[in-house]
Amino acid sequence: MELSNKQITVIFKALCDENRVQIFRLLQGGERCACHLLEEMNLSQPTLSHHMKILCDSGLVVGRKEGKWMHYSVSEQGVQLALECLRELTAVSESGNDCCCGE
Amino acid sequence: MELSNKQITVIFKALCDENRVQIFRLLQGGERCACHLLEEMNLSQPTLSHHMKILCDSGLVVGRKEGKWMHYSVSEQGVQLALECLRELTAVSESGNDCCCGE
DNA sequence: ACCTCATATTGATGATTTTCTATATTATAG
DNA sequence: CTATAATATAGAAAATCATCAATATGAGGT
Repeated sequence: MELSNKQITVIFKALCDENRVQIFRLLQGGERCACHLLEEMNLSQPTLSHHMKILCDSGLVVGRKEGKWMHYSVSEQGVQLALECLRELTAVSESGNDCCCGE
Repeated sequence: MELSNKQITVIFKALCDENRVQIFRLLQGGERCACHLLEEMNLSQPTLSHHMKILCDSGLVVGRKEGKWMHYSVSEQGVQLALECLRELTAVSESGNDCCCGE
């Protein structure tokens, strides 16, 4: 795996905004087009577009263009990477725990 | 579980900053005191303190006070909650996928 | 009680992020 | 080819965040 700190922040930035979390909830029902998301969310069209870009950049969401429409869905691969990333980053090696002060 | 969108953003905000990601890497070796983290990170003491607060608020890290020193470690419980949260939020129900446009 | 050391809080500043309006791009329909 | 509809981009304003210097708190040691 070995993602950089920077790459990790890009992944989890997807989940740092309430509107984006809400978009995930909408995508739980399956693929949704931008116009559908726009109806459900209380956002302007450019703002939604901005959030969808961040979500796609994170890899957790993928977009599919079909004619004029953009269809978005949760990326299973992206989710697996994020889960693995979170697990790796928080896995503690129970070895020599020598810190500087007090014991 | 049923965390609010707001609560979810608080959890994942922990991982939205490169310095905080680096702090996780330092905590992978086990519990560390603030002074140790301060030596390793290129940050002022107040800035580190600020990041540790965000990490503790997220639940992914816990602090333990011992005399003058603060010892920080990864919270296994917090990690499990975050993992479950991420899984839940990105779990897609493969049912009626009726979106508005195109098919 | 005072001094010192480790950490937290305050307050200010610059950087980043969210949001909007206006405009550009791209695709289909006529 | 022009008109329309869906989405993206540019640019600006407001909000949030990261950062530091200065100061406060709190815990031992003398």
